[in-house]
Amino acid sequence: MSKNLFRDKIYALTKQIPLGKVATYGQLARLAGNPQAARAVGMLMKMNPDAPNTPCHRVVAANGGLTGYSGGGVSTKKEMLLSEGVSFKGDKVDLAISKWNNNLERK
DNA sequence: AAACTGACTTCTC
DNA sequence: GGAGAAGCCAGTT
Repeated sequence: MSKNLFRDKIYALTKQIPLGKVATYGQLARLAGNPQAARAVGMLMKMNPDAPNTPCHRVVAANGGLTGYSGGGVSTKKEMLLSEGVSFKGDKVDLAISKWNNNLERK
């Protein structure tokens, strides 16, 4: 049911994130149609109604830094990403390698 | 219905 | 390069 545009779109995109890669809130917001809705994206991740279906842990900040995580904390999130094969740059994700659609988006 | 909050982004100093 | 401030969106209460 497409009653909630952004919500549905954001969740759909989040589910489409390939394993081993991560997307930024701004990127999902942009794909959803609102590049300024990055905040809303994060909020939806926090809600995460489709928890097992919505890999919110694959969503990171624009600078690659991990942010809160409703599943235990950024620590858990980092471990999960590392477990998925995401490249980390210290305490941040190496967007240069593990960012989703890093070669196409950002026109 | 209105107001506040929030897992963001981007600019400027 | 690091720190601070402003702006925008959607959802929740």
